[in-house]
Amino acid sequence: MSEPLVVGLSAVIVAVTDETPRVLAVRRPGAPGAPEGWGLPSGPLDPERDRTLELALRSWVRAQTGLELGYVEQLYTFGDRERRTAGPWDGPREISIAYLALVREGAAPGPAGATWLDVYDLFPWEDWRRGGPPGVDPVVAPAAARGVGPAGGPSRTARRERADIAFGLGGAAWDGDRVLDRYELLYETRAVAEALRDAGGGSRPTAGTGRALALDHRRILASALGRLRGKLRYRPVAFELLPPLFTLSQLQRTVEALAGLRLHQQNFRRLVEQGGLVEGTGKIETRTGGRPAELFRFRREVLRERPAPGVGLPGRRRRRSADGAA
Amino acid sequence: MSEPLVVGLSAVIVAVTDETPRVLAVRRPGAPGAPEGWGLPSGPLDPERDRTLELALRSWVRAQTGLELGYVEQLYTFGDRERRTAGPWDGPREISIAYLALVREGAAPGPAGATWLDVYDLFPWEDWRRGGPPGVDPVVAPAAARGVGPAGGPSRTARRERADIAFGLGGAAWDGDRVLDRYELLYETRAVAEALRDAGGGSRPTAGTGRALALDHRRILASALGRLRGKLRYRPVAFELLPPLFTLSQLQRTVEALAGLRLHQQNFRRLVEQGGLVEGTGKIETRTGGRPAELFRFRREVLRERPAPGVGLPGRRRRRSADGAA
DNA sequence: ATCACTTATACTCATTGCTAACATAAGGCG
DNA sequence: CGCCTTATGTTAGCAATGAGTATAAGTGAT
Repeated sequence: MSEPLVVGLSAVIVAVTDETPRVLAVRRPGAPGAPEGWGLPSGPLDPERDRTLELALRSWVRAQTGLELGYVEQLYTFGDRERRTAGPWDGPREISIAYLALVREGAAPGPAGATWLDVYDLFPWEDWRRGGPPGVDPVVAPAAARGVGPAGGPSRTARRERADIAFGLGGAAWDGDRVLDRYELLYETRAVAEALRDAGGGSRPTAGTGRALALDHRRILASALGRLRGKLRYRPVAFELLPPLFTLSQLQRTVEALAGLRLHQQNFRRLVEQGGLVEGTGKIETRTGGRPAELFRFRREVLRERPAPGVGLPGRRRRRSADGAA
Repeated sequence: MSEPLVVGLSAVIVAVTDETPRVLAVRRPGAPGAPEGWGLPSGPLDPERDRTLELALRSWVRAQTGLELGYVEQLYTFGDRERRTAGPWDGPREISIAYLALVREGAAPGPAGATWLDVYDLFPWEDWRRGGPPGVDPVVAPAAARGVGPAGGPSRTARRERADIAFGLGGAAWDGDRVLDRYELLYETRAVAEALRDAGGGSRPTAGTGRALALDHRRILASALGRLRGKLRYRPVAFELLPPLFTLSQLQRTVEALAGLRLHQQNFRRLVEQGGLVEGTGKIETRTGGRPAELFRFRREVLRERPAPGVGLPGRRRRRSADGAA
């Protein structure tokens, strides 16, 4: 019942600065030859000291990066044998309990060895704010749809179907939440660097598939982004990333950054304002250019008024025109 | 980094039979004096044999109960020190990775020592299909709202606020998904049997707070029910619990059983039919009484047509009449 | 000072989705 | 044969959404 097993905690710490979602990365020790040394902050669970898993996480994140985490939520527990990198290596099996944490912009970058990475450098195909990412859509989606099995075989057909759903091909709608599905398809079809690394193969990753992280950390991050996008819809998580007072544009840009979408400004305003999510303070923010904006704050009372308060995002309704001729 | 830690897997295996959601429970070994011996099926992770966590789960569930699981989804990882029962006991810290599995009704109950428990025997306050559960609402909700701290103190006020939101008191709306919130409030206020047991206290649990399970298994089940209710909205999970062919009434009763709510029949029908979730086969089910019903099947194509296909449930919109005078 | 430009905010309108009621169909049963 | 039960079909009204148009209030250039 208790074999050699190591339990660790990983943290996906997200902030949004300058309309860019960022994730905190640390340089991984070990793996000295590898050119890519970045990974998620990880730490042990000390059963002696930490009463709960979440406290353990907060404690070593504080020690390791100086950050005091606010919003923290458990994400997923990763424990597949293939987690470890590169081929058959017989160290102890490692299980990692991943957490998602949100911090306000301007949080200190912490000690040396930690940086904020642009999330969309790791997932270029997820950012649709300026239309489909240039050059990515025509490359990445087909890469995910092409199979590794025999052409025309059942596994190929099934993967094709999955790719259509994940990437919104062949009449399917794009669902922003399916970040993990998309990454996993790219991994399975050996389009991303990690897949080649783990297989020990020497070929080059498909262009436009973003930069890699250590171990399965990009997969963990994909889970986190998908979860976060989903949660935007029904929990007021966006406010965890903003200062106490903010303009509606700031709020909208933050949501857009996470969702990877542009939103209709007037409707967004109506939704959050009439939805009771925010309330105006009288104060005025003197903007860089244009008319000054009112400063708003989050209305906590909305939690008792509405069952699932979140910002309005498209993609939960039927496709506008489903001319799905594959 | 590796202290005495045991990693186990727990399974919340859910079926719906006769309009009743049921969960598979096994008699717990050990705890010989305790009157309540039921708990969730649990098993080890064998790092040698099982390539992934999910495979490990399927494998020992098969061995232990004879069930071949279909739909399986990871739920949450529980690792608080307080998991273990009854006071300071210094065995190894145990971490449990909980999974939710759905099986079709009529699945064999498996070998001796396993039964299906009615979920609402464990959470009577969650079943609103016949109006508020008789006698429960006036008792349970106040129990959750009363505090253990000093009266009027900040912790009391905060708990009151949480109770209002969780139980839909004081003008707040009832949110079916907040199963865990409600159970945790009842635990914190020592209303449920487990809280008294874990504290070693001798008093009696509040009437109407349902039967207990071993360890933190009722908490795990609360997570599962909440997750399942949420998922009904945007994933076609209900079909995992039904035979391949079913009438719309069967489908509705299954959904109602899980949601703990009565639904408007005509609207439900329109939503699933026009929503493309089901398609009629020509076949007719000769019912017990009344007009025979057509048999339907799940339309898999809906997955590519709609981003988040699920059955319509109330509770995602604004409260009908928000006359929230506490 | 005024104009062009930028951003914020307000209002309108059509469409879609949801609620709830009404109406009809098709069996079993006394 | 009429009544009960359950299934199925239709429609009006309202709420939420998506998208367009208009106005307000600043900044900086001419």
